[in-house]
Formats: sequence, structure tokens, C-alpha cells
Amino acid sequence: MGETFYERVIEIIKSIPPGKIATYGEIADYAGNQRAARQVTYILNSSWEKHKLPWHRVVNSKGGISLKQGRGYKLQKKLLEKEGIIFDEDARIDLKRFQWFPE
DNA sequence: AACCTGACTTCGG
DNA sequence: TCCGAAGCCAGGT
Repeated sequence: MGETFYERVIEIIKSIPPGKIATYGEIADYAGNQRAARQVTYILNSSWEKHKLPWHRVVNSKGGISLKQGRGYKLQKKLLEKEGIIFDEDARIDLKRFQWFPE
């Protein structure tokens, strides 16, 4: 694991396998600061390209996509569905079935 | 240093 | 279950 919260967040996100998803809060938790979920979004925004992060595999605690329509919402949903993830009629993912947990 | 903001979360009614 | 409010973190201004 990396030295800083930032590095650990990067590592964790990179290790989320295809077909699985993780939540912002969960990632912040494993990275060492359970209350820094919002910071995870910041790291995602600023560094997903640089580290080639599978950004689409990160969703909110309700199992839904937080991006707004017109700002990546459709793309994220499409990428996840392509990996086999299923959304219910309320556009939510069944966390019990698809949530990934680090070792 | 103060204030605003966001791809968040938790909790109470 | 479903909001709304309040908590929270840190970068940008």
C-alpha cells in the first residue's frame, strides 16, 4: 500500500475488477479515512487519466451513478452494463451482488 | 484566513 | 422508504 491517502486511493481503484463496483465511502475507508469520500471524487476527477483508472466502477452508497445527465452519466452506465453489471428500474445496482471488497 | 464547492454519507423524522 | 439537514475533506479563489 502507498504512503499517502492519495496513493492508496489510486491503488484501490485500480484493483477493482471488471464487472464489479466500489463506493466512494468504501474506497475512502480502505484508504484510511472513512470520512473522506468526497476527496475520492476529487482524486478521480484530477487523476483518472494520468493513472488510467477504471473510474466508471465507482458509484455512490445507494448503488447509483452520481454523475449528472450530460456530464458522463450515460457513458458510465453504458460502460458498466458492458461489463455485465445490471441496473434495476430505478437505475440502481444491487450492491449485495456487485460490490467489490478489497482483500 | 474565509468561503465556496463537489462524481459523498449518515442520520433523524 | 424517502427527503432534508448537517457533517466532512481539501483544493481552488
